[in-house]
Amino acid sequence: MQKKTSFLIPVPELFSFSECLWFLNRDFDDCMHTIEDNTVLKALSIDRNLMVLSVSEDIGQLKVEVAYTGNRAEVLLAAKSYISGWLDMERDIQPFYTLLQNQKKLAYMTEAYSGLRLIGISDLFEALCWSIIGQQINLTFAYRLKRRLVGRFGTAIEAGGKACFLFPKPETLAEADITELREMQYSQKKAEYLIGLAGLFAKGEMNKAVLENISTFAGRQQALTAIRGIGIWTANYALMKSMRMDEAIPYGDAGLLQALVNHELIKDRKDQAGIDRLFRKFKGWESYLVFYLWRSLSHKPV
DNA sequence: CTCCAGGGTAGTC
DNA sequence: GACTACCATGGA
Repeated sequence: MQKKTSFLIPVPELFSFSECLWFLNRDFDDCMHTIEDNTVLKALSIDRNLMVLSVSEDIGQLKVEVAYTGNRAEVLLAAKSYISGWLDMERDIQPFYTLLQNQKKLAYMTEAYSGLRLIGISDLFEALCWSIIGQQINLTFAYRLKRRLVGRFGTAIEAGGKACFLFPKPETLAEADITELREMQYSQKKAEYLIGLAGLFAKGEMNKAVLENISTFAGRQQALTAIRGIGIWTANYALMKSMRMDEAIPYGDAGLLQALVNHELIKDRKDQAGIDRLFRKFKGWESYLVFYLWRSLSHKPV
């Protein structure tokens, strides 16, 4: 990683790097990036180019420094495209803010979380693994499980004295031993789900292109839920975070329901009619609403 | 000790 | 299609 380059990305309207950074850094210990001094470090492997991005803010622009191996032109292109997609920088979110302002109980979000973007997980395999790991356990534990998996099967890359990790490759995880995952405190079922999923990706039976070739939202949901361990919640989570499908709502999500109750938007967790009524008002921005409601679960430090 | 956490599956009716 | 038991494990 001797080679270095850097560039700037102009920041769009209603974009706040510090809000995005805060979400990335909230209360948890995510092993897929490192944050220090208002700078986020992230390792990537794109088309055989290896890179570590260092992203910070510099007077209305994002300053991106890249340490890499590989082709410079390809790295620049890939890095720009990755960050823009990761932080959802090319979307005009004003229409969403207008919808929020029409809701008495949610209008405060346009000020409180102003400029927060839906942080994505570009790698579909990673997004699916992460959502399987997170099923039915608290997030603190889920992040710990992910860290163990990535530490054991992922690739560590040194950057500025800090270790950044690439998520494990499907081929690697497909060969993993269930007992080894059990020792990392994965349940028997989750170990089976993850290794099975890795096998599908390794064989090319599932990947982003496969989903992109399916034209309808429902069709993509079906393709995902056909996989063992992936139910409707996991499918929608991945469609939201990786495929960036605006209409994806992770129904039944414990955090989402909690946030809806907190805001007194529904009577109780079973009030599906109330949930539908609300989301109907956010056509095209459903996933953004979910994301902002998740954001509301972690209160801002003073 | 109990209840819950950013669920899913398999079985039953 | 809806309801139910069961899975598994740490946190509060």
